[in-house]
This record gives sequence, C-alpha cells and structure tokens, in this order.
Amino acid sequence: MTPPKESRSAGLDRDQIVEAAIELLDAHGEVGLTFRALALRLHTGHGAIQWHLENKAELLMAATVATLSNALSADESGASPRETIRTNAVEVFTAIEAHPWLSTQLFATPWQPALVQLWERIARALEELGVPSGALFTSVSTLVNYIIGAASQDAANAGALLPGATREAVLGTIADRWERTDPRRGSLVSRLAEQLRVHDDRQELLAGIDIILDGIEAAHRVPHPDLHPRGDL
Amino acid sequence: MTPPKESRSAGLDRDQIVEAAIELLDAHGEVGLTFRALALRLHTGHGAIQWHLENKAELLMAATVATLSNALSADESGASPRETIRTNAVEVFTAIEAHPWLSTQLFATPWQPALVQLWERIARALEELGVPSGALFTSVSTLVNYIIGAASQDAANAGALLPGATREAVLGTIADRWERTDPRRGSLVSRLAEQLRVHDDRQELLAGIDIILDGIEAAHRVPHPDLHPRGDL
DNA sequence: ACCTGAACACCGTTCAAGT
DNA sequence: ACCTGAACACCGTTCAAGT
Repeated sequence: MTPPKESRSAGLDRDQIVEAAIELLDAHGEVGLTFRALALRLHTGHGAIQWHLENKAELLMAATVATLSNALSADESGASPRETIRTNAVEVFTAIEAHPWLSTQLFATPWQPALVQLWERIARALEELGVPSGALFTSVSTLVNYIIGAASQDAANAGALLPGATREAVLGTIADRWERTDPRRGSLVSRLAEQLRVHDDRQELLAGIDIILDGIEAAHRVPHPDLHPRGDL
Repeated sequence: MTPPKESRSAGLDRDQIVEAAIELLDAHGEVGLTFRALALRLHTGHGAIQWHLENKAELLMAATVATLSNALSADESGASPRETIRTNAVEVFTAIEAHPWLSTQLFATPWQPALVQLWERIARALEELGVPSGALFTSVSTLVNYIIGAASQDAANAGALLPGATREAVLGTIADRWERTDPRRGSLVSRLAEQLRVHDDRQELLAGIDIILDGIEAAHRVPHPDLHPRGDL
C-alpha cells in the first residue's frame, strides 16, 4: 500500500541517514563512514546529508545513540540484583561485539541515555543488595567502568581496531609475547598464555563481575534479616 | 663540544621523530599528529619522516611504546601485594592523564611491553596474596581491564576526546542528565549527581581496586598460616 | 525547506629524482 | 643510505546556486 522504501526520489530522512551510517560503520569501521560513501549509498549528494546532520561528530553521535537505545532490554523486575547486573553487563558486551566502533564512542559520550540507564539499573540493584547510599557511587562506578573497559578490550582483541586482524591473530600475538618472557626468572604470564588463547570473553566478563560484587558485599555485609539476631528487642 | 641539537642539517633520528610526535600528540591530540606538522617542526620534508617510519600507524605505535616504557616505575620489592597493585594502577592513570591519546592506543596494542609488564606485576602480587594458580588469569584480567577502563574513562571525562571541553563541562553535562531523571519515580542517579561533580579520580580508582581485591580475597580466603588451627596434627 | 555540486584546505601514501 | 617534493586519491566543510 505505502510506496516502497527504495524509491530514490523520496525525501531524505534523518533516520534513514543514521541507519545507513550504522551499516557503514558495522561493515568498515569508523574509517568507512564518510559523507561521500553515505551519499553514494543513499543515491544523493553529500551536501544533502550535511543539511540533515551538520558535522561528522553529530553523525557519529546519532549513530551511537540509535544503536545503544535498543541495546538494553526491558526491565525484568523479577530478577535478583546479581542477575540484573550480570544481564546488563552481557547486553553491553553483546552490543559492542556486534558494533565494535561503539567502544570508542562509549568513552566519548558518557552522558548518553543508555549510559544513564546503565548507571541507574546497577545503582538500583546494588541498593537492593544492601549497599549503603554513601558507598553507592563508588560501587556503581567500579562496575560500569569495568564493564565498558572489559567489553572494549574484548572488541579490540577480536581485531576491531586493526583492519584485517582476527581474534586468533591478536590473542596469539599477545600470548607469544607472554611466552617469550623468561619462566626461569619466575615469569607468571608465560604460564597464563595458553589460557589467554582459549578463554571465553563472556565467561571471563561475568567472572569479573562476580569478583567485584563479592568485594562490594564483603565491605558492606549486612546480615540477612531473617538471620539477624534481634539483640535490641 | 658536540654540535648543538638544533643544527637543522644534522641527520634525522628515529628517536627525534618519535619525540616530536609525542609533543604534537600531547599538545593537540591524535588529530594534531600529521606528517606535515611533524616535518615543519623538524625542519624537513614529510618524505624524510616517512623514510624512517613507513606508516602513520607505525608512528603512533612507536610514540605509544616510547611513552609507556617509562610509565611503570622500577620494581620496589619491599611493598605489600596490595600496595604494589595500587601503585601500578596509579602509574597507569598518571600516564594516561598526562598523555590522554594513550587510552585509545592501550586498547589497540595490548601486546606492548608495558602491558605485558603490568600483567606480570599484578600476577605476582596476586600470587603472593595466595590466589590459586587456577584463578590467576581471571583475577589479573579483571584488575587490568578495570584499571585501563577506569583511567580511560577518567581521561575522556577530563575532555580528552572533545576539542575544547573541560572536566567541569563534561562531568557537568552528565550530572545534568542524571539530575533530570525523575527522583519521584525512584531515580537513584539523581542522588549521585553531586558526587559525580566533585569526586576525585585517583581516590575512586583506588577504591575500585580495593573492591576488586576484596572480592578476590573473599573467594580464595586462605587462613593466615599463624592463625591456622593445625587440625591435622 | 530541501538538495546539488563545485571549491577549498587539508590528509596519508607513493614515488621518481636527487645527494 | 638518506632526503626532497610533486602527484594522487582521498577527506570534512563551506557555500553559492538551484528547486
């Protein structure tokens, strides 16, 4: 009924442009996103695009916000605090894995809605866990910085930052360096090299989350209410 | 006695080029490093530079390795494991603070000597702390990813990724967004905004390190030898 | 309001030519 | 071996000109 979307003469939409930009970014990384390549893809001139989006910075930011707005799933209010945090961490990881150019953008635009949402969700989960409000900022900050940092490093290790690199090649290069250190002088990394080659990113990410949550709980251990001796009654 | 360094006709040294590159990067960020700007600074043609360093990628990597090779201080073998880890974290933070362009490079080149050294030092400290060898990889990985991630986010928050931004401006923008969320619907980030504005990066970094170390210790608590009841004697 | 495309000031990279 | 600089194929951005 409605005219087909591929009619080239239809008016240029800002959403269309952003969508095409994301496709270019996914296919060729940040270097692949140029106004001229976008114009070619959208059958128009590059000036037309720059009428809708003034800068390349604005284009990149629009692509980032659009991509991340769908990254975090709907709130599932049945889950335990720990599950909630683990789920959100995996969702960030998955988004960066699918769109590796996001990692640079995540550091660059920490005010964007998805990151505000991430802070909020982790804050609520930690509060439910019994973290006192005076320790909330530091605890959330640690988790968010770790999640973004680890996911970004995983994306880099998968070859996102080098043109033709594969995960095997990047991890292999690191592991080789580790193995080349002298084990007789007590080198420990040489013993970790094999694990680096075969580790599972998601599993390690979650293990790190658990370590941090253990640390937070250890510092603020409030006895469970039902186990709490009512000494003051 | 030796000819003064500023004699323009002296042979071009690779180290000289890298040194000048670092100065350009510090002054104007990654966009400020161009072969032509380098040539101007070194009173030569850009072709001369490209004889010593083939690519811009090679130039950037050389600048990164040179900058980081001095970032980690000499091993101080008197310190406790916890102190060692904290010291190394602060050294990474300080290096990124002084050279914000490093953060992107750190993710891109995880095989470089300084990062191998960081892994090694943290691994040794954790081993001394009693972490079993089967848990070493995950524990070190968590700490390293957190350190690099947090330091990079701090650099970004300080305005490193945006041309004229200040730390106050960036943090203010985030805090504004946090405050704009509805506190009546239970928003927690709105209560954290003020802390975001005034927090100390180094202090928060170290607090995060402590949380992670607490978590690691909680998982592998080996009773201190002198406190260990000799049940099997 | 929306689009076109020439023009400008840059890039990194290549390379024939010099010393 | 080391350096020069023209040439090439790109960029983002600006803007007068069209509809």
